[in-house]
Amino acid sequence: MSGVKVGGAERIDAAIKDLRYQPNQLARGLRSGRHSCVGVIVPDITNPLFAALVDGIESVFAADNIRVLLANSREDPIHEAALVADLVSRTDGLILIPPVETDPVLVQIALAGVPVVLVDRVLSTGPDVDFVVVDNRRGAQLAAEHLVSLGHNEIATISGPLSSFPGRERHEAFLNTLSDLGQPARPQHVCLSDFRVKGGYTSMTSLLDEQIPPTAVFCANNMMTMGALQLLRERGVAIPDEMSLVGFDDIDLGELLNPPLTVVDRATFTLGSSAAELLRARLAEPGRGPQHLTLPVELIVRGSTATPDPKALKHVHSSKESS
Amino acid sequence: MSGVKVGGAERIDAAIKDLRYQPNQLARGLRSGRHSCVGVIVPDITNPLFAALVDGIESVFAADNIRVLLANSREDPIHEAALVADLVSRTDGLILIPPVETDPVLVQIALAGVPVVLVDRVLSTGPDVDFVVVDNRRGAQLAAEHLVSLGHNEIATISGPLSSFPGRERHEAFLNTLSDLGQPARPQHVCLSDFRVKGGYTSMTSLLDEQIPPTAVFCANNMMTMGALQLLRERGVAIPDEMSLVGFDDIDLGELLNPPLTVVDRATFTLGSSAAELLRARLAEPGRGPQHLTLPVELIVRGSTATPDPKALKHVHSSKESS
DNA sequence: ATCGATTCTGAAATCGATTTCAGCCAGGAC
DNA sequence: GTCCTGGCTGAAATCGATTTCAGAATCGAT
Repeated sequence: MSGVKVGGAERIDAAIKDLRYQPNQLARGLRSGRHSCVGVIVPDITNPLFAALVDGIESVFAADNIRVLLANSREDPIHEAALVADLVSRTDGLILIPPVETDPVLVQIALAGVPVVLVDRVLSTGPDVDFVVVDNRRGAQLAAEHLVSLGHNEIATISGPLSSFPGRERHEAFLNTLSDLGQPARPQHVCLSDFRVKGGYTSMTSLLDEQIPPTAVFCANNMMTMGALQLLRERGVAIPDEMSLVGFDDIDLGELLNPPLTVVDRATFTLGSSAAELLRARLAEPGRGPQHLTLPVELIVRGSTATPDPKALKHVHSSKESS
Repeated sequence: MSGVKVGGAERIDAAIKDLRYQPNQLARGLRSGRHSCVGVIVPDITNPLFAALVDGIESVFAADNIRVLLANSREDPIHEAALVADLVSRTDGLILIPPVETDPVLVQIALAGVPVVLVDRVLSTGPDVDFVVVDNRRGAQLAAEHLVSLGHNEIATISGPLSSFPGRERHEAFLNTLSDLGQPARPQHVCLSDFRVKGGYTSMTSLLDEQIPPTAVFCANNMMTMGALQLLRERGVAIPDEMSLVGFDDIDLGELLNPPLTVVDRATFTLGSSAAELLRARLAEPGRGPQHLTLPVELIVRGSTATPDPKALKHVHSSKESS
């Protein structure tokens, strides 16, 4: 312990510093099987919702000194498969939002025992894995009840793809609630779209061009709401006078829009942090039973919904006929 | 070639399919040194600007079948260093937006010959590397000229940190242009902030509380613009009647806001794709000289800027005194 | 049939760390 | 003084692929 004999450890530390030695994480990971790193795959990096979700995930792992590697599947199952294959080798576990409900690659890696947590969307087949979702049905129900209670009886929906879990849940719950309240939607007022801005835009176009345009529309996600808003602005349709709008998922600046947007909101950051906690727990105890979380939603009533105005409605009709 | 003797290759392919064999990307990368994968580090995943940028990057590498791994440095140089160390081992090259201008880790890896492309921000020290930036000075100049030409003579700026390249460039160019046009900004009207929503919010607060509040404000990035907008909305300040606002970087839905926002815009997607092209070229030819790109900006005049209204100005004063 | 050239095959080296293991040495107990 | 235990050290095995290489097999041409 005296100064005469310098310990090996100190000399190594000094050498590391001197030579600016950076261990190769690949070799380290290959041998030890541990990476101090988790992977996250989102379907659309430009959707602010997923950015907030990732933020929530990072907040958890930052404390553990675990790095988060993010990848974008661009809603493409093929590309996602390549990313999963990559990340499985490089990380200790995965958090992901699968682009499709039947994902053979995911089934396979889940079966192989790779720690996986699903967020927002779940798989319809395959083994039972951890997941965190929100109460999509409740959110759609709140939106429908709100519109009906305002007195609307021509209510439309721009739904997401029925092949996705949230798309189907919101779609069904919205239409069912409408029916239960005695205001079933006309078939022409049911648009099946794709959760994208352009999809919301074109769906709203076709709704406005209907013989009987709706007085209120439910947009099943934030991107489609933005597309719908854009078209309404272009056409000069007044919100909420001529058209009421409820979105699912809040939008950045949603309250600064004219009018501020009525939306079904959910704690996106918490969605991410919950998923991260689930993965962390599974990493610590791989054998535990799968956990399922359903987070609550709430309706935030702002200015984009109102009682339908008969005069305004007529105006929509006349403008259609005069164009 | 006849059916009698089955070639080894086919048998291997069959076995791969049968056993669902997935090669370990780690081992592959370790041995071959090639990863078919590039890393991207952004300072703030929740900033839509960076999401669009990543989208541009992905559009380029998708064609090459090169995966893109994204990481979030959260503006933290320490965390960024860990991410860089990780990604250097795992990828063929890096595209990054450094959180600080003097980044010893970056200098080190650039020196070590790791292919690196900088975007939006550059390093003030270290070796010469590829980078893509926008014409920050020109953008700030356009904003200043626009406000002065409208007749404003109490013009303020909410600038980013001067320790960052775009923060300093925009700040200096804006103030210089103001001086050149004979309308130098009062010292109280120069706010140094942090490129974050909250920073814009508090800066706008202090500007409104000045004895002589400005009639026009330049916000040096999108996040601070959002914060400033939020405060103006809360205080009930009318835009552009009581306050003109020019932002740097467009905002999603910027044209749907009330009023639609006047901004200095840049081709964010192109910023990403250009960086990706630069990295791809360097990967193909590691020895080439460093390339520097400066992309143009343009002023989009929408509704948030107008000629100052003497009546409205007085109203701001009186409201301050009456509160 | 022989030669040369090309392809194919299986074994061994390699990437850069972690992990294991045998061998060595020091200290404490009997 | 001997034996056992514990820690330390350096060498070798390991992770799972790619890459290399020598030797065998195939093919065409003379």
